[in-house]
Amino acid sequence: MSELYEKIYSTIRKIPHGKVATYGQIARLAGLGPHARLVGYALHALTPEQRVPWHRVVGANGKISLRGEGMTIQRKLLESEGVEFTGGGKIAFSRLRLSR
DNA sequence: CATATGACGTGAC
DNA sequence: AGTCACGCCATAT
Repeated sequence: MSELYEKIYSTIRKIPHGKVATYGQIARLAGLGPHARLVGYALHALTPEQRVPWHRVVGANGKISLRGEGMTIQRKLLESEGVEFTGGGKIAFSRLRLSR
């Protein structure tokens, strides 16, 4: 596993239960600058063995980046942690987002 | 080696 | 509120 992915994964593992962070946030916290896309790619290549709370990572607009089933699964996982969604399928960032 | 493709972000329209 | 274009860059083919 590349250093890059390890760094991204370890950063995501720091997200507290019940909170969420954006891809961009993870990129910055991991010291990757504005390259949010790398975070997305790292998660795409993620395997269950990595034990990473991938569901706590959402888009900057408060929406889930997955389509179809993936979206449903992630949403369920988040709701089970107490994360609320608005009618538009967006996350109520106000107090759930990882602090700056 | 050359293209294409994305679990992104931002800005234009 | 959608859609589109673009920069970005690791992987896939």
